[in-house]
Amino acid sequence: MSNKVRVRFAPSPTGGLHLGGVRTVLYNYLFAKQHGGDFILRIEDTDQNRYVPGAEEYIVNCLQWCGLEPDESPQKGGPYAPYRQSERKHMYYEYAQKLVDSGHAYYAFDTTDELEKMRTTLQSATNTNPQYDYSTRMHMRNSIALSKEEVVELLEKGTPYVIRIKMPQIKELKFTDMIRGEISFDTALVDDKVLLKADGMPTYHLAVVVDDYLMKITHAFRGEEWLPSAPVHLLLWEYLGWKEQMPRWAHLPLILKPDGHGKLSKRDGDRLGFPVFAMNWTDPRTNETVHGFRERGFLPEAFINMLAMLGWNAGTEQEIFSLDELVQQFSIERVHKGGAKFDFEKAKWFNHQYIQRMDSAELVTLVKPYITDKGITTTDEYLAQVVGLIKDRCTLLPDFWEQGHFFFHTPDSIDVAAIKEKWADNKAQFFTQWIDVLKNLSDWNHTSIEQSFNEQLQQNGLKKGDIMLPLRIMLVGGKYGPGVFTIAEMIGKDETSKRINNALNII
RNA sequence: GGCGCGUUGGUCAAUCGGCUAAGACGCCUCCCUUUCACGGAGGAAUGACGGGUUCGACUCCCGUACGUGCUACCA
Repeated sequence: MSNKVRVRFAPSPTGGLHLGGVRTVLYNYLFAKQHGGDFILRIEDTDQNRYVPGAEEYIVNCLQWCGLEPDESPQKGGPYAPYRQSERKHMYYEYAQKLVDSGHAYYAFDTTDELEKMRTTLQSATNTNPQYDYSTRMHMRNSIALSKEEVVELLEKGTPYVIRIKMPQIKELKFTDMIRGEISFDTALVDDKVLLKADGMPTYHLAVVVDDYLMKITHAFRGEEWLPSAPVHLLLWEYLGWKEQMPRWAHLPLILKPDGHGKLSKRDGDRLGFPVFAMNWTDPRTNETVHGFRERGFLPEAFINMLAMLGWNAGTEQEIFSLDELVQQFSIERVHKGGAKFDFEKAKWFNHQYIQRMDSAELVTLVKPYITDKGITTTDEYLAQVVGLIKDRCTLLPDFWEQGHFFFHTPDSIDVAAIKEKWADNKAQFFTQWIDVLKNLSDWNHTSIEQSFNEQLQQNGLKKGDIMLPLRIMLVGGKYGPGVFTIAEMIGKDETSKRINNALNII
């Protein structure tokens, strides 16, 4: 099976894994699995200056949390190892050299200062960004502009150089994007991109083509921001003589900021109060933390489902999809072309849906840490009951504590003001008397408790509506929670009496 | 500035020339609930603009506008 589908996610290990990155992974994964193909994780660490320790491990952990595990990766290995470009460094020079030999690339000896100078002197109102291209390359220090002797001399002296692609002046390039259809470029407007840096490392442009070729990648999905450099890659596939093996491309739409405009960035999260990364990421250099969906209390399945729907839909009314269903139904052709503004409210809605549908035992294990973190000890059975009672009103995992803490401990404070608003002596009397009655209540369940409550009400000549709310606040602390008599049943007779007493003392 | 890509309600979006333009989130109203939610029933809200093509254009074409991306020895 030489035409087996092979896709790759190729992040650079420079920081946390962004929402959009996860979506790119997801679409890669879905496509691969749908075609019985392989999903490869390749680390693009060709920029040594931007290397951040821990970033690669973090990415691997994110994929694991999301349930999108690669078939081949630096950790797992595979037939095309190594999967880190820094470890493949020695492979790239040969191809760069081949391009120089065939006249499609050249040595450039320009220093940073010289490049800077060229740009500033040529800069004008009509040309804000002068490029290193056909119009300027003859004025620079490179193996095209210089004589053969000069080049040899520079090379022999060990002058640092880069290898740049020689973009043809007049050539229209076309390719068919799986999402956008035919796209064309004029090569005269593309600059002579650096292929091999002075440190011997390839740039993304060379590395992506060489590795996609060597790793037999059949389909390449990446963010829309890569579209403008597609002509460079197209030409490289052609110049290297691999045109027939070039993967089919799909450029995914961007995920935009919910307010204003532009790509969603990690800074937007804190600003607007939602996570942007899959998991918490702390930059080891700045100690700055960017928050993740996992820590915010999202279920990975919901997170994935939400991302799948951000830019793709099945064309039906179905919105909730398991990973398997996504694998079955996903199609790259149905991916939307335009960027999508991220909507955190909708993201929360997905999580709520998943919490409601989740198996009780599974939910208990997920919720438990949030309870034990508060110093509470409980049993799975009790927790399961609580979870069953409150999950309707829980959207994110931490909500279980917010909505159900009173099942586990006496509330630290109660909404006294809400009780006092309509408080009266006869109400205090009611509660004092009712506690006494409760002492002798033999059968402690919500029905018997409510019955006794009703009877006491009659004796005191009070209306149920006048007492229900105070009772709730005494037991719960505020105006929320499931049925108040069920709560009384759950926390037990002693605790119920105790909470009523406590409340009476502070009113 | 140049080039690429995009443009259906506030947001995600269906529609592949027949539209009285789905659905979801959010919002509003009502019902249910002697709390808060869940749930149920309603409601407000959409084709950027201008030209073509066509019996017919949200759908095709061309302009314009707007948005967005790129324009590094970063990916």
